[in-house]
Amino acid sequence: MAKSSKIPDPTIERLAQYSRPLEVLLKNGALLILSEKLAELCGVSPAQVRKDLAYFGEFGIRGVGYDIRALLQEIKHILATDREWTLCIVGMGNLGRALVENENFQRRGYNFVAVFDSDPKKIGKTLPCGLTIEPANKIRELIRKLGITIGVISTPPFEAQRVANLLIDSGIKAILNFAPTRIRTPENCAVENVDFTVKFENLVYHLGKIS
Amino acid sequence: MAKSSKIPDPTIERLAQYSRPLEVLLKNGALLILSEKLAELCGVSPAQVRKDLAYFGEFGIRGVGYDIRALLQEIKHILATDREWTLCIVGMGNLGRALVENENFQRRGYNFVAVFDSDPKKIGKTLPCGLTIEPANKIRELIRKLGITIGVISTPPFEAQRVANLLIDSGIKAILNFAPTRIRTPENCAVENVDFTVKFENLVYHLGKIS
DNA sequence: CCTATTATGTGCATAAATTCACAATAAGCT
DNA sequence: AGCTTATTGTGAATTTATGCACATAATAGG
Repeated sequence: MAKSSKIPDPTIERLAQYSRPLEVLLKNGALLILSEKLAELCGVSPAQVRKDLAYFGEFGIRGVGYDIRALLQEIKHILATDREWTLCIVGMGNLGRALVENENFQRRGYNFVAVFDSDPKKIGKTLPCGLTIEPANKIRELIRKLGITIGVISTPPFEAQRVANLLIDSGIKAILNFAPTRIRTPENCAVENVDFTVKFENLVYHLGKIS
Repeated sequence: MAKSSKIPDPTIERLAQYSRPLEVLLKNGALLILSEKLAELCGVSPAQVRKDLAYFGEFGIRGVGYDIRALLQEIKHILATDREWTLCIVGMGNLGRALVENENFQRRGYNFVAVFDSDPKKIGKTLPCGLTIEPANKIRELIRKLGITIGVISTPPFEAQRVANLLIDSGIKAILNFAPTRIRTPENCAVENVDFTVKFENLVYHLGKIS
């Protein structure tokens, strides 16, 4: 069974990546997959795939491969993506709106149930998805009432930490931050920072070395 | 001077992160920063900051710290973000539009000069930023004519690889992919994949361990 | 001009992550 | 049943990345 030793962080990241092609394969009716094939689809080594999975149990059949449906289910269970999660988002700029309307989230069980902004011109407007933009001073109340556990921040950078504090104070246990600034959270609140511009700079660094 | 040994990938990623608080500090009129302070602002160790910088030269003054303006300039030069870059984006859904309008990019010298989509209903429309949505069959022509070096993909996942091939074929040397699928590129074309849903799954994994 | 103080730069030790290489085991075939 | 083939699961070796601890160098103050 599952080993209780500490799981490397990169392993968790990769598990999520493995699930993408597996979903496609399952939909296409494939039944089996080899570590070698999955590795190739995800750009990692076959040994890496096997080791990542082995942290959590023995999901394969030696000499045969992995049952796609069963493997996907195991991964979803490990990642806890086999449940529904309720989220809110703060900051209804272009990015915030794009995130709320993005169907990839709904499809994976991430349900936005409240959206906030502090701009009076935006408050009260109803979005195509059906949600109405609420004022920031209702954050606390709605998080509690709707049992929201995950918060998304898509405000300008200078407001991000303040919003984060408010979310944490209201009982949020995980934050996804799209503002291009690092935010701090206490031990009991997980945070992931997604900074596009950093990705650009990675690219440009490699470009710069060539041209 | 700069050491020619191989630079760790995480170092490049962190250099970009260092530049964020440095820009803010510079704007606020601060002159000096210690590795300890910068480390704290970025959530890494002071030794890490010094080592990262030391890969490229000696930018600090012993006993004193780092001159913020000079350091920022050095980092930008290393990352090649001290030049202007021209980009195009393919896939004008909600996310694509949010990216094009995002002022963080313009401000950092990433200039979108062409946007594409294959949906006839979208083609020909002009966006608030002034660009007109072009049909996919003009990708090759416009990339060459405008000297575009970086391509952004924000199409649905099943189209992403096809679009990538088209971009590569037209001479693009770097791709930022927002579609939740891995795309492949040849050696001479760098690629960064940004998959939000993977980040969600990281968060949820940690949440799942608690509740 | 010398000494005390401070914070960088770096060789070395440690820790983390990846890959290798092979034992273990399941299935198919005779 | 026994033998062959194929692919997983995993301990050990390797590679990569991080942290430590101190030598180095710059400044300030007497």
